[in-house]
Amino acid sequence: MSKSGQPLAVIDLNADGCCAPMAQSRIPSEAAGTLAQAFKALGDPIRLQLMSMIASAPGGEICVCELTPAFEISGPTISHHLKVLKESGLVTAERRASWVYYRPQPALMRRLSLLLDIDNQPPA
Amino acid sequence: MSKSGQPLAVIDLNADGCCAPMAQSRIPSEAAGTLAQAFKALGDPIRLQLMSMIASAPGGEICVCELTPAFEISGPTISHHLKVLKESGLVTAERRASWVYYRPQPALMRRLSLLLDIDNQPPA
DNA sequence: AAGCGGTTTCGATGATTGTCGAAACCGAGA
DNA sequence: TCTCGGTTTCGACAATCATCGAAACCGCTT
Repeated sequence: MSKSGQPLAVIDLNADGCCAPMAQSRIPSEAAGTLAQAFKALGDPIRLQLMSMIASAPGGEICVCELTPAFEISGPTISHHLKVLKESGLVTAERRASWVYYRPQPALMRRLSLLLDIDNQPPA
Repeated sequence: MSKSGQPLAVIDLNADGCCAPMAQSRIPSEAAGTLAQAFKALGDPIRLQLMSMIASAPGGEICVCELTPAFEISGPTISHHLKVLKESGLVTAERRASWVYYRPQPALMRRLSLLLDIDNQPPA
């Protein structure tokens, strides 16, 4: 892609018929709902930090038991925010023994990133 | 570029000390508020479509009079959503005669895009 | 100056959200 | 089977939000 200097020959439209940079074309209303839900999930300071901790976790996953003490809000509230992230499709959760581990979902992160990528110009 | 001699090839940290991909490092809590506000602004289907219409406008700007009839909600509500986008820093507005034109703010769009860019790996 | 069309502000209202404590759930040991 | 620590769900509440119609504002044009 543009960042690596290698042109992504064709914008890879997905099922919703949408993931081209928004600077190139208007987002179809059918796709706007799903995409807005993901952005909304990132639209809270706590959730944004949670997402960044999950995305940057060494090993690709992180335990709730490591997330909770990193904030000054209650456990149930952290759990609520993680649920919002999960329902938006940005993360997945897996229980192992007593602990639950969260991992990022790179596909959706890429899609949002590309959507905002104003430097990715349309083919000349 | 970077003030120190460290060869930050790609990542250009800004005043908040933050815009590296979230897959690389946790977002500082001081920056989370501002960034979350921008994501929140995009977290509504109407606003996301408005943003995409502004970002993809030929000539780099678009008139409110062209945005309003594209939706089935009232003028005041469109105006409200545009205000939210403006206050988040994603767009700017300029009045010329009776019409108001909105333009995207590429810097913030780039920052958000980079934040989500999971493929941008840290320097080896 | 008076009217007009485009846009924003104001005030109100129903819906959604972030937060908490209490309670329930779930695996692992004892 | 009983308890225990980690996690989620439930129920409640104050705060924020999306939306509307009415009113105000702002430049033209007459």
